[in-house]
Amino acid sequence: MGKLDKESNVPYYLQIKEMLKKRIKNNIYPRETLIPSENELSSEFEVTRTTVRNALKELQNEDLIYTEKGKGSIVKGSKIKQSLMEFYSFGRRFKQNEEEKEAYSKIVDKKEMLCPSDVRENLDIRKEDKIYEITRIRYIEEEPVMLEISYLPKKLFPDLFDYDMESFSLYDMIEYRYKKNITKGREYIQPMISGTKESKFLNIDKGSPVFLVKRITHSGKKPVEYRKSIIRGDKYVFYTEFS
Amino acid sequence: MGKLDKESNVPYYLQIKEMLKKRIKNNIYPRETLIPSENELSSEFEVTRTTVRNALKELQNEDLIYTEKGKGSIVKGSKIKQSLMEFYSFGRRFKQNEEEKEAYSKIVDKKEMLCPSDVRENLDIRKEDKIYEITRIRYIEEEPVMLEISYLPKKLFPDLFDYDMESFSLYDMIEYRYKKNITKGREYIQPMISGTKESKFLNIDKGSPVFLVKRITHSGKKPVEYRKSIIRGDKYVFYTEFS
DNA sequence: AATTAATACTTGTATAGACAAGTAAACATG
DNA sequence: CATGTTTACTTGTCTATACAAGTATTAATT
Repeated sequence: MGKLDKESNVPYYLQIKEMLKKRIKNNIYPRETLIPSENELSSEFEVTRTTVRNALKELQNEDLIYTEKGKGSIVKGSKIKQSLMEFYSFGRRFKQNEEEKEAYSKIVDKKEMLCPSDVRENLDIRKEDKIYEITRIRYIEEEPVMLEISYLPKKLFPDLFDYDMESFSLYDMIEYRYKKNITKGREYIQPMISGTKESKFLNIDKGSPVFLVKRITHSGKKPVEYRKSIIRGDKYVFYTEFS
Repeated sequence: MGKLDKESNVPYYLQIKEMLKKRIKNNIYPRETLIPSENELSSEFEVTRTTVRNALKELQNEDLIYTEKGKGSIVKGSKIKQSLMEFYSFGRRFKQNEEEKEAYSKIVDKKEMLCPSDVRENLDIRKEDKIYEITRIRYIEEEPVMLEISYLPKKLFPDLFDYDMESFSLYDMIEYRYKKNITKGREYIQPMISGTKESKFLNIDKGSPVFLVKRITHSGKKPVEYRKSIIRGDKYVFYTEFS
């Protein structure tokens, strides 16, 4: 295992923090499991428990672990993925109604194709490379509210269509089937006027105001998904509160 | 001064945290000034420095203070107000360009009037009460990008128009002139299609996609401002990143 | 066998003390 | 007067120790 650099002027607790972070990233401490106790860690690194606690506190603040008194410290699931997965969310700022509304999605189209230029730009691939295009509609209480078009490089996800796309989330597949950690997500939100295609899918008048959300998801430095979502402006509202 | 309750089962450091919080709120420790040193605080509360540091750490995490090595702990300005004030911000998620772009605003209209029903609802006032309506345009690099209409209850802000509205921010006036702390802000963001009025002010074609942002600002339990902002969709984009 | 009590873990809170390193003001020195 | 230098005060890091309180397992009791 890694050891502390006693000569370094980086404080011990920060060194420990970084090491633990790596272990979490490398699944040495898998999520939802206990990491070694504070006493075990202080033996391993040969520092006091206080110093270990300092490191753990940092990890708590970064939302990587949480602790339960009497039990121990538990690794949290990837926060990025969680945010990305939250249904009609884009970063938990979507107006979530009081009760959980019944929500599901349906795939209306999936195909393999060459890359349109805007997609190519965002996925950072070559002209001749193929991509998958997956079109989904998300419903809430039987009403269509969101049209999602995802683009993924074929090279990174061979045989994607062999999997059951409707029962498994795309991000779950990326992580578990293809063993790629999702490390970053970026979203751009714009207002748009719905065209013929969107209006038909979403069952709204042509020319209605909608949100256009562009999302790029990264695994390390590589972009793995580019997604365009069109969301009905009459049904949902972004919401933020500060206090 | 307040003293620790040694019998309470609330830990000392949390008690201290709450007391310091109150002092900050009551301007006993004004913003941008040093609070007493850790040693002074540990004398005052008769606990060790470690315990005081624990309390201060909490306040740091809540973004109420920051510390500088060798100097001390400094009270931060109100974070809510900061977020609300940030130019074309709505919660710091607006796409801020690399360099600071030249930005300014101009008042195009201000009047006293009776309350339209949607405003009345949000400001929680009676039918016969009057309000101020202030219309501003925000420019960036000489281009209009945002049309802002603010509504404030006349009752709470008598003689508002006596003040120079263009050189002082509304939130500054609320805080300093009228001595009301801003405690909460809420924002709703929707897509919209620009009408004749907005298009003229923003110098865009009628029927262009724009954002409509509704903001309600509270002081305690009272709403003090209701604001509608219309923002050009061709110029700005909401941006979020998770990692 | 089921329930209760003891126990050995865990994290949470707190004390007491030490030295490092950054800041700023008081103090000397040229 | 200006320029370093000391000194005192600040936060940052770390050790060592102690007891409280929650959790889960083990042992004892009924």
